[in-house]
Amino acid sequence: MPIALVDGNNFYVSCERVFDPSLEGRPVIVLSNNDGIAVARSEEAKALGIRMGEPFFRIRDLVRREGVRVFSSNYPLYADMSRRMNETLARFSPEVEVYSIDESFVGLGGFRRRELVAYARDLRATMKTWTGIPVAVGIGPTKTLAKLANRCAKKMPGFDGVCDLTDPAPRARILPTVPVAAVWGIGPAATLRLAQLGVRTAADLRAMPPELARRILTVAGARIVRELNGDSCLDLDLLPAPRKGTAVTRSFGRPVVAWTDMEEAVSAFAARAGEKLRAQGLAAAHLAVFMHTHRFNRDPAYANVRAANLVPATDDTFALVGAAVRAARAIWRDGFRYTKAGVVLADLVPRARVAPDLFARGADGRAARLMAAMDALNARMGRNTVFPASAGLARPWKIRAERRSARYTTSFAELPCVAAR
DNA sequence: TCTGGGGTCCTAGGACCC
DNA sequence: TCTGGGGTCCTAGGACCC
Repeated sequence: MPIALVDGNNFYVSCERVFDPSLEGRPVIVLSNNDGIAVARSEEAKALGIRMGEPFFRIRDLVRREGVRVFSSNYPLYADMSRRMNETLARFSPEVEVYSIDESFVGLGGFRRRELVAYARDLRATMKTWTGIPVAVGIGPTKTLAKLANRCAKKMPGFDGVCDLTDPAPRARILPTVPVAAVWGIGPAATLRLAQLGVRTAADLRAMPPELARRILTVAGARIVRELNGDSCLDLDLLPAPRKGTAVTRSFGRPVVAWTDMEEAVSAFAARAGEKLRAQGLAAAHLAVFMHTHRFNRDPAYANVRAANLVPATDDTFALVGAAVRAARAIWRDGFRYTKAGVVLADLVPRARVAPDLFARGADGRAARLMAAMDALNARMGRNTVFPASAGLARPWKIRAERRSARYTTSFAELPCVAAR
């Protein structure tokens, strides 16, 4: 069955452009949390030489000189635009696998080959009209080839956003022009090892004996070789698999030096982690807290992590906050400038399968009702309408986000205004 | 002189993805 | 001065079992 990969072009930038047409045709970048690095660039910004992951402070001058428009990340907006994209895709196929915030695989069984490209063009145009997001569509007999086709649709002139590699003939033409590092699943380490064997292009990799691929790149590599040959090894996952772990980690807006600030931060992270658990109907049996000082400067360095078992497994914010603060207290050392900390939950199990503990907090169901009430208030009135007091009000450690656009689609207070005269 | 074979489970670390 | 956050999978090696 042919598989399409539909991918939003420069997704975060495209989301910003939907609500501010003056950004069209201009260099635009979106920054990571804490305004640290560039995580999305418009084509114009790429042309200026701004790289993926480039630290913002290093391109300040360039940004000013060239009039680059800069945005902090606005995840509520991007997540909602992503949801709209997938709703649109659902009109085109019953088989959609949401792969990431800006990419989905789409099953295209039942089409004749010559219909595929026309259908993909229709999908692309509809997506632009309905959501405002420009997408590229890559089609292939396997996920790996669909990914590769998607890259060609975006990068190579002449495709105009749709590339079909279902037939062997265009594959034979295109694979030799694709560097092996651009193949899905081939990272920097594999690229290096392959280069030593003279394997430089996707075509070279495709021609590799499976046994050799297995030895050099382990089972994942052997699978990639088969997929490049049109032999499908990766099925569409139509139902998202349950999470195995979840984490809330942040760099601080400025270094934390006081325990009370760290306690607030860790409480807030644990509370957020609890919300994520409950949203997915999960409970955690294992929790870890880490904190560390700056990685790049010469401040005295300290890093540590402390784990704890949660018995019974829980999704209760106050149980999580308590365990997280205890773990943090155990590794806290005075006299350091902490720049990052996080709460990591693992061993997630379905909430409904946790055996109740007669003596645990909330055995009478009151804690669960409290959580439900908190979640309902925060959903209706906005995040952090209610939160544990230990998470604090001042939050001096909060991330920087100085250039955030409005949450146009998820907050009534921030709806875009339109005037006609 | 000669010192087995086959499992499972857990964890840490590496690699990769967006 | 200023360098993100959140995931998954695989392997090797140790501990333990019979």
